Amino acid sequence: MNDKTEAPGSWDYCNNSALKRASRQLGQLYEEIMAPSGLRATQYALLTQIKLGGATPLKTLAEAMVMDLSALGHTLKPLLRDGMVELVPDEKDRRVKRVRLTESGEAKWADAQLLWRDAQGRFDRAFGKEAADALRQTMNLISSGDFAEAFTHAKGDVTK
Amino acid sequence: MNDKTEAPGSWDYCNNSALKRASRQLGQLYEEIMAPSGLRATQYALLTQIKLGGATPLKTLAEAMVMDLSALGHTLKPLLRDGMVELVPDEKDRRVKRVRLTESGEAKWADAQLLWRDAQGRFDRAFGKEAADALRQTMNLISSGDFAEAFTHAKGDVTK
DNA sequence: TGATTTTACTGGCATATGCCACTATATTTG
DNA sequence: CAAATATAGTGGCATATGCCAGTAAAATCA
Repeated sequence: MNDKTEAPGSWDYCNNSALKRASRQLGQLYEEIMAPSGLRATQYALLTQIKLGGATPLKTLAEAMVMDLSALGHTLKPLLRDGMVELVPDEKDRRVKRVRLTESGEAKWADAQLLWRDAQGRFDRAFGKEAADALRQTMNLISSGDFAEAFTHAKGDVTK
Repeated sequence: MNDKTEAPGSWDYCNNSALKRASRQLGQLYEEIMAPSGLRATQYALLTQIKLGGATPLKTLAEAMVMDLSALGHTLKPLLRDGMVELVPDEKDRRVKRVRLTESGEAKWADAQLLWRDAQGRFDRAFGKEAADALRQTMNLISSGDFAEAFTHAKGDVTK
């Protein structure tokens, strides 16, 4: 008799664990659908963001993705290597490099976009479209600088 | 004039991107508070789970964490190296290895737990305790096998 | 019971992320 | 303007995760 009755886990108490676990699960689900495109879910998200923002400075992109600048750099490597994106120096400020989609990148994105719609559609059906909209809003709140601010300034442990 | 007006991003449309981004942000916030303990948030979550479940087979732990078995193995390496946990062979089934906390691990966990309470307290204050409870429930739903089932069997793209 | 299949783990390889140190530019100051 | 400081990226190192190809041991089948 395997404990099908789901023993309690850290995710029942810890907000961070719960979010991470759900993120892994959802990532797997999207990833599985997107696989045929040859793009990882994160890469697709990155391409989408670059497509939306045009030639974007790395710093700006990193902030938008709520990602460390160096992490962004690392994550872009495979995409650069595969010619999906390219870096162009900013003319005004020579410290700045902007990322933009190449033609290959645009094409690949268009392909992947079809698969993404599939995954997104499945989520909306399984979770409910309204609920999904609300979920994204909640996630975006947590991702906001205002929230980080509130978290950081909140007094912590209030046990007892 | 920097576009403070937050241009739209993939997270406004994609559930997965939104969840990942929030997960990165929240991870950073918890991580910053937990840092003094010398444990990463994920490691703390793992220790907590092992503490809750006792000597647990790797497979079982991986499933509970919604994590790939090999990923779990990799993630456990630093904790094994630092003597926080140890592997003990299962007596009945020689294929199985169980993980359990060492004394050091128990002690470290107790330390980290104080910091975790701080982070958790901040979240509850910034986000609202009720809302946090609901959030965890939602995350646990997404992490459930039932949800994966529903997602997988749902027809995807319905772009007409 | 011996061959086949399934199950639990390990190790190698690749991407995802973060921190820190260092370099090249800008910007601010004295 | 020259020196000090701040900003944008890069590269190295470490953890987080996943996939795939073994390996060993248990369960099933013929």
